[in-house]
Amino acid sequence: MKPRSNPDFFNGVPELLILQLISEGEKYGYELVRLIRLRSKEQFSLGEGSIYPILHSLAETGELSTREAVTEGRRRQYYRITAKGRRKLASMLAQWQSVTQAVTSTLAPSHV
Amino acid sequence: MKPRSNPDFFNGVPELLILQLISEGEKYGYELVRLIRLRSKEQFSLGEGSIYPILHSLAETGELSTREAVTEGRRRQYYRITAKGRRKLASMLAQWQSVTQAVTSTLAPSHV
DNA sequence: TTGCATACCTCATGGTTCTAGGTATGCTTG
DNA sequence: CAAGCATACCTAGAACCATGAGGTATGCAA
Repeated sequence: MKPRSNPDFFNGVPELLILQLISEGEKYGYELVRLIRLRSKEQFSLGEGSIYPILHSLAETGELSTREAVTEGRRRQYYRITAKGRRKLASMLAQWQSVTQAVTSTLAPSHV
Repeated sequence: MKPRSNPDFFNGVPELLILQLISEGEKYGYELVRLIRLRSKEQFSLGEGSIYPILHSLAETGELSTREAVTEGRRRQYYRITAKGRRKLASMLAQWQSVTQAVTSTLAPSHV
């Protein structure tokens, strides 16, 4: 068995976190890698191999727009959220709420 | 894109639900299929193709014990939770709590 | 005897994440 | 100025998981 760097119950969470963070302001990939570690207080650690494919796929489907820029002497791909992306984020947040609530209530049903 | 019968954020949830329900008392597979629909108030619907493989794998790794019985004229495979299974359930519950909490706090960090 | 619900099972598919690699550049320090 | 490290990008392949679709068998009711 191999050690897993992230816990279970993780399906869809990387995409949710990425959309949320970018919705707060333009970000680039490498920045997200560090930001997610920071903001989750080291609970999550998404590597570049997790982040970049998600960014590409969100850009391709129009949830993110992208621009290339050179800042602080560094070539970077900046991502910004689109209207479509905001709709997707809202729907994912709603789903997250609904799933966690349903799991909780299934684990300890009120009618017992 | 194909329609998904269950929402995202579902990784590990089937296993968690199964362990929890069996921890409350011996169950058989087909029973779990209906019970999960009921207990989740139709929010989740796990088919037999999701349930049975999990039961087999939990039995193989010793988290569940199994016995065959004929009840109400029906041949059934009953599953019971073992000590190892209880430990696994406890650890999954802890992980569930920790992940949901970490996601929530990452989405809306307190130090902003 | 036909059909439906119960009850079991497995295989192939598709989607997601991770590991492990790779490239290139800027900055610092000996 | 060379070496090493951090930054910054990228992809391929493996591993894992849940699902749909299919298959078998039996009991019971119409």
